[in-house]
Amino acid sequence: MGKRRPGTPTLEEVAALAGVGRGTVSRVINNAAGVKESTRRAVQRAIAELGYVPNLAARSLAGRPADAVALAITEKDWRKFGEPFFAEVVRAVGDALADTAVQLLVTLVRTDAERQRFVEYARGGRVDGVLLMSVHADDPLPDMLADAGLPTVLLGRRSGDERVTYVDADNTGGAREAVAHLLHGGRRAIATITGPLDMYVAQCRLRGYQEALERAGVGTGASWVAEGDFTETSGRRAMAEILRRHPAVDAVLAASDAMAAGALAVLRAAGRRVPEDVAVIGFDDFLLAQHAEPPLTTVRQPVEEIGRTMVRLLLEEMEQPEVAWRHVILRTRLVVRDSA
Amino acid sequence: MGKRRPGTPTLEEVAALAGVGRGTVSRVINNAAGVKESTRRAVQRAIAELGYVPNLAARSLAGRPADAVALAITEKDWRKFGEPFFAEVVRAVGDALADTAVQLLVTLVRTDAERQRFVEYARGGRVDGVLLMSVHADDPLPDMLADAGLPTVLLGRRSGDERVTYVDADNTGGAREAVAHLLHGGRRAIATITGPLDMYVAQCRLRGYQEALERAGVGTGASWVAEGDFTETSGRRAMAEILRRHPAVDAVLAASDAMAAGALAVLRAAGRRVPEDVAVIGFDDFLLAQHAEPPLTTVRQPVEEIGRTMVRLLLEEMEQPEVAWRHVILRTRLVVRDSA
DNA sequence: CTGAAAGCGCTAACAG
DNA sequence: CTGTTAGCGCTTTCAG
Repeated sequence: MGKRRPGTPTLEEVAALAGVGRGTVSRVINNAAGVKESTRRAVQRAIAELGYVPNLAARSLAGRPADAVALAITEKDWRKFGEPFFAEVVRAVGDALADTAVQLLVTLVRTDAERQRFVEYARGGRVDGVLLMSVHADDPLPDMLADAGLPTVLLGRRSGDERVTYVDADNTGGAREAVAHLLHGGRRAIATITGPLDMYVAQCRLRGYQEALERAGVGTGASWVAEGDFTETSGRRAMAEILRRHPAVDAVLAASDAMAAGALAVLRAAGRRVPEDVAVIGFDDFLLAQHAEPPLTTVRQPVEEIGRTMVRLLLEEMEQPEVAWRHVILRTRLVVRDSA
Repeated sequence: MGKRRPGTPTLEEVAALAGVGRGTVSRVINNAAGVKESTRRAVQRAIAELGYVPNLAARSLAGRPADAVALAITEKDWRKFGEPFFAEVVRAVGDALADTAVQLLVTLVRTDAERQRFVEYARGGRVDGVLLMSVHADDPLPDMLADAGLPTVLLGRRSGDERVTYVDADNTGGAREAVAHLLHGGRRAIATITGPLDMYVAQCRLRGYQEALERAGVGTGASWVAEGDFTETSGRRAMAEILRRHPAVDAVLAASDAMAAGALAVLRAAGRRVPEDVAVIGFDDFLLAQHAEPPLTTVRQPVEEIGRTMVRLLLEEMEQPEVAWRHVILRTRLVVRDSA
């Protein structure tokens, strides 16, 4: 038998106080049409007097949506949570849900145990849908959720033929455009600092870099590529390695803003002038803007639109369970700020 | 009448398949004692076969806890969410809950509408308790939750006589100790960059600064104090102002790590050597450590312990609804890294 | 327009 | 040890 938290009035008590039936109270709190204005008012007075708040468990048991969606951040290395991109996405998604009754719940999924717990939570019916970000290629979570029939939208994808609805930026195109810009500016010794290559987003940005060089007939090779993990520290390490291998490097494409910042610091410490001696292009510029670094050219991702689009797709799937997944790829924008 | 998401088996179907009663299945999934081993196995097989997952709404309606707690971040200015301290706290709380069945839900509460929505969510019975961080002095949320009988624990407090359970660091003592250290090192022209003074934590750190100077009989005044908002940008602005007012400043206590970083940058740009000419002390060192700045002396907050303690207090209040609130104030630690 | 009643899936007490 | 039963609070027909 269920026991109630004391002092939590029920719909039935409201009905009694207002002198109406339970159904009527239900109609009032759900803004259903077809209730006489005077009755509605009486009910509302009773609700206010008792400080009544609907029991959400009962409501969703009775078939109503949970009015909540989860944004799961699946990242073993939790340090990355502090990175501006994550915060920006959370903010963008929050904004997109601001005018709805849907509560956003951000959850961390770091370990297998947490993954398990989260799946039970989500499948248990406490959320109507799930947004996922920072998915690695081997993450089974999206499938677990989608297979359970839960509306699921990914930020980014795990591979070229993702079988779950996702929103992604045109990473290949963005990287290609950036490198084309460097080539156009006369640079020829162009290196790149990639993200973790078990993430598709990192593979795409690397591919864009390679394609641009190939198209221009400029040679490249593994020695011009250094792998990082999106963090500033890894950017420093990678930049140092590139400098060792190619002292004559004259441009660097970093797959993240933080890594660009790291590269910048190492180049300066090595006495290189940026962008005169070496041009640096990163993705986004949260960090650099925050630190008031001199404005660098960047590949800007449409974060606002990513958030809005993810929410739109999720709400649509919640309305009408789609049979097919949908894929949206948003264009990036090269923001040129230095001509050197 | 409730409609089910298709393909979601119920406990009843499991019972039917296993050839037992519903009660028995319930016992098995709740690991209750008193079930014959063979029966248990049969039930588990049925569960696996059907891919059964308990409906959490039904479970909590039947009186079981929701097995979820919310960590609400009440901050109008969402940029701050990206700050390392927030991420660290989220991580610490997550760690403290890692071995439990309790799901952590991080929520943003930025506007009044979001506050309202969150209160309904929490009071609706979807969480067993609430952790709050980044509360400003005039935030009514803690009272709204506590009045509703929801176990609530604050990180920090809104004033000297907070009427809700909280965990705080000894901010006054930490600031006092830091300034005493500076005085001991021979500094006399000591300025401070405070946090937003509508937050008690900022007031305490300012008070500690003032107390230390008074005790030492060193004069001070409003012109040595500049208010920031914990962000790096505000730290820059504040430092510039202090330099203008007191070119001879020889030490600065910044109420946050980010502001210390900002102050550092401005001092260097002004040609000051740190710490030889001017000593800088901040609280924590997430940012500085991340950026591999030269090691500065810092006032370290016990983030891990803060998270652990908050979780412990919350779980205790969930077990046995306390009549009284409890207050825990954790000691900070001065980490001395430069002798200059 | 409104009241009554069935049912959502689960737990816990009570019989056996 | 296990089946049965009575709710938990709400939504939603279905009558009136």
